[in-house]
Amino acid sequence: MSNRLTSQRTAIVEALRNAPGPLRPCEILDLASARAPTLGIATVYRQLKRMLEAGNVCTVELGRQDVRYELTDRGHPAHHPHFVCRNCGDAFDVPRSPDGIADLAPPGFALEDHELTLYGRCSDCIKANDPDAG
Amino acid sequence: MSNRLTSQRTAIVEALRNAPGPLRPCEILDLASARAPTLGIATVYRQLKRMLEAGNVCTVELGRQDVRYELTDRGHPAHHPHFVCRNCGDAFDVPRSPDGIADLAPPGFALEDHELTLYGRCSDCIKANDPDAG
DNA sequence: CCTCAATTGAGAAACGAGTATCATTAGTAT
DNA sequence: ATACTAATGATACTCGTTTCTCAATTGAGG
Repeated sequence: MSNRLTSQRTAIVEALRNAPGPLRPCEILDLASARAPTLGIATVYRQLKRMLEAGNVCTVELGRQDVRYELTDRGHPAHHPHFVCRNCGDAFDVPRSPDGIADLAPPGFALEDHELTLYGRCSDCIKANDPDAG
Repeated sequence: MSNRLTSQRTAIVEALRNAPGPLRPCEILDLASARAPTLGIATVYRQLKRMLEAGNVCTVELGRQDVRYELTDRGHPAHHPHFVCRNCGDAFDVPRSPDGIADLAPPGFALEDHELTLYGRCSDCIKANDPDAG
């Protein structure tokens, strides 16, 4: 009854699966619209909410009003770093975090989790030397 | 002519100086109101904007609709990590980042900067075992 | 002290992410 | 194939953050 296999859901999952890193809801809408042309933003949010509750996706908060989503089953540890290109804005997965993070918490503080974001330029933007390549 | 030394500006700077980490605009308003009782939120935003342009403060983006500000001259490297308490929500400075971050960028990518945020419980919340100590 | 422009405070307005509404569409079980 | 109900799409709405407006205030220099 719940979680029917709709073409919209498939399109959203495929968009996330084919991405090099976490996507914004509006990016998901753009990418998934190729497979599901009638897709609307409300459905993107609804599916993401369901997938979050089911544990199929997780959120990556990269800044003010910049929450992105990625599939949890991507072969990376739960809270791996991300690289954000300052030129095109795309986010890319980075496989693992450096050692020593556990030692950084101040004395008496309990570390539960961490988020590491790298900023710079992705290889495509560097190659193109283009102020708007992706 | 520009950047007059007003009591409001002084109160805002003092609030930032006495904080253990970056503050939200509304937190700055609360803290600085002790020194400048008539202070309004618009003035907080205006002063932060001026201080940003002057390079006196920098932003720390900790998530969706959670931008905090801290003085740049605090004895820490420019982009040191922060510890965010999941219980009280306060943010604390962490002196330095672990080694090896420069090696994490994917091949062909140019690393310019990074942001590392630790999540857990601050010592006050742990001591109090209180669901809302700060 | 006086002048003048920068600054302020209160509230309105803009803004953007996310949610709710509701008639319509379309999976799924039988 | 049919019926039932979850899911969808368009859009209005919510809600917190940030900016704008404008009259009143207040530093700073003369």
